[in-house]
Amino acid sequence: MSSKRPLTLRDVSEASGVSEMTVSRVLRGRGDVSEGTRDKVLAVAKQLGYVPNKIAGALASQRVNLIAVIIPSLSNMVFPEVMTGISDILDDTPLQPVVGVTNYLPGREETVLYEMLSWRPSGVIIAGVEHSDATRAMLQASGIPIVEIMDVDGTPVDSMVGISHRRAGRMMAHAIAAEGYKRIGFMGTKMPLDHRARKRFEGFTEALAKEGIEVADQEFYQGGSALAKGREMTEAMLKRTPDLDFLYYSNDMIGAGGLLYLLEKGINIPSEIGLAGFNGVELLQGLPRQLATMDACRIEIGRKAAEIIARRCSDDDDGAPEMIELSPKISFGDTLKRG
Amino acid sequence: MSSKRPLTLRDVSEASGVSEMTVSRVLRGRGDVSEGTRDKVLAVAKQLGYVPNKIAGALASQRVNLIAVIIPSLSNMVFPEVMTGISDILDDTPLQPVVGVTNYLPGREETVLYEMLSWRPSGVIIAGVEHSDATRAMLQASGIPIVEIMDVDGTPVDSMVGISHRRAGRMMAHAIAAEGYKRIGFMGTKMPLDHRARKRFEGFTEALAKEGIEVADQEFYQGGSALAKGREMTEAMLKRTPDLDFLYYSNDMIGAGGLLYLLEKGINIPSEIGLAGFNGVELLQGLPRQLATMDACRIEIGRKAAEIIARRCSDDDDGAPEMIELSPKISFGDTLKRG
DNA sequence: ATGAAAGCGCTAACAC
DNA sequence: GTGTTAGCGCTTTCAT
Repeated sequence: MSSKRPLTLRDVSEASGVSEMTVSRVLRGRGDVSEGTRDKVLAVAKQLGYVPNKIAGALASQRVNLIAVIIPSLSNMVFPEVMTGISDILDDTPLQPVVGVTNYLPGREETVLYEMLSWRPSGVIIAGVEHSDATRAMLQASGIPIVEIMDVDGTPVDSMVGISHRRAGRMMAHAIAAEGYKRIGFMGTKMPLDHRARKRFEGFTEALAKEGIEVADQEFYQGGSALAKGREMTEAMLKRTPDLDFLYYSNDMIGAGGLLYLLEKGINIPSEIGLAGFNGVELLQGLPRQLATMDACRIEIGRKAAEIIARRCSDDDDGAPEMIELSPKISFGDTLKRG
Repeated sequence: MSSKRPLTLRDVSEASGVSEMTVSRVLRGRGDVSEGTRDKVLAVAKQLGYVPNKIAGALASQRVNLIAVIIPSLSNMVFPEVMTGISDILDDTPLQPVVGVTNYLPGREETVLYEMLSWRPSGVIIAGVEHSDATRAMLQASGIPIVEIMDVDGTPVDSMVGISHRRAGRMMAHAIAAEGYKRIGFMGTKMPLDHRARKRFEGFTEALAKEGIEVADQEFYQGGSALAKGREMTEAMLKRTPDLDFLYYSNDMIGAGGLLYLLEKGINIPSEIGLAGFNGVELLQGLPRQLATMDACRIEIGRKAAEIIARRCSDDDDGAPEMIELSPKISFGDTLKRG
């Protein structure tokens, strides 16, 4: 049943009495092959259950239609969404995404990239713009198109698609200050792990400072269920600093946890306390109140990145790097006063 | 900066004055190489920025240390968790997982598998036991170890690791009936898309029938935000069938939506209405009440599957297929009466 | 429209 | 310890 040796082109060639070369042409739909031989070859290949060996094909043709996609995590719903955008576009090309996960560790990013490059992909899409020197060197030396995604606050190796998280933080700060909130608390992930969250925080505090406001309290977490963490941190923070009138969360999950907690406590939102998160995750739709948030343009980032890669991998390419900054929009929901 | 032609072993060989073969040995840490040449080669390779070509290596050695992992989706948190289990184990081996996503479409499953097999992976881990004939044929003919995961209600091609969803449905039915609930509503995904949800439902209704209970109302959804859907469906169902005293959801996300809705309405849980979901997702930890649920053993399934694959890929393998049925446990939480 | 020869970059197997 | 020789299974190129 399960033959030990996988079938080769040669097997199909012999079984059909057609040269390997012609079989190869048929199977790839290349060049002129008479209808007759075509059908015969196809029939034999199918009957035998032949599966082409891409290893050999890739080596011979020096072409590998794989795009390495390197992301920090799959558990954060942000990245599956980016993948969706990438697949949307690549599905119409011969290119295929292959995912590598770094767990936010620069060391793993390095190994994962090295591993992927050793398969000689046609391009790389990689999250973030901060990488170790070794990683940057490898990207640079690879000679293939690179697109750094999610974040545009930095200098790309090649192309770049994302939003400015610093600006996103500033925008939210302005929206909050404009509504007259003054005593502001911040909750988020431990910074060294997440550059984009850090930049949002920096932009946020910086813009508040210009309005003469300082973040009154802040807390950072790591690991665990984000929803539960949001609940716990919110409780702890309000116990510590009861006069806060706004809570800014670095992601929607902890924001949702905080929202649920405050609703239970019967606290009036947004008049007593306003809330905002970040990401625009689908989850929020089912919450009792719509959390104010900002869309990080995740699917669009995936699409644009894939489009750049597809163009750069095509024959007629000018080879020019592209830089695309998308604009996140605030949605006020029910947790941020308006007007 | 970005040289057009990638470096080859030969380049390293020439630059270091050592034969290609010895360079190859050094880079793979194989055979005896004198300390001196070792260091020299390593230095040169690093300095040049050489990245080995696995395509060529794989073709020559007839060995590809890739494990194809084929799953329906990345958006359903279940699968990233299975991936975590798989990575946990494979990280200690030379094997690497490569993910393919089918979007629950048998047709895509077929293409994805074909594509992956064409890279001649060392093994396949694939979700579910229902596959098209073509898919089964390919798996069979591949001659490599196959592990079907998540579900044990069916006949595997080779090895199998999972839980019995039918039994899981029955267990929940018994737990519910034991507490005296009688008017039971069911909400879940549209069945043809999700065999495991279907089996749980079948086991559930079957076990209830034995207790003389019939499902009083049911509704199925497709697409959209699960949390929001749970909310909407719950509202609609209670409007339609107000005397229900228990709601069984085919996943925790819609269950959570229902829970939030009922809490808002001020309905007493679990005395007025009991609730249960399925999966034991981390998200639930942050909810105001703990939803009753069942752990689907996702990480453990990933681990066990990877262990089987690792063993089967090792030299000393008896080649015997393994079948492992894990036992999901009910957690009653706060939404299912007890005793 | 089809075939023959050469070789992609590496490693297994065997010398030395 | 190190080098040499043959391929791995395809595709490219050029001939017919």
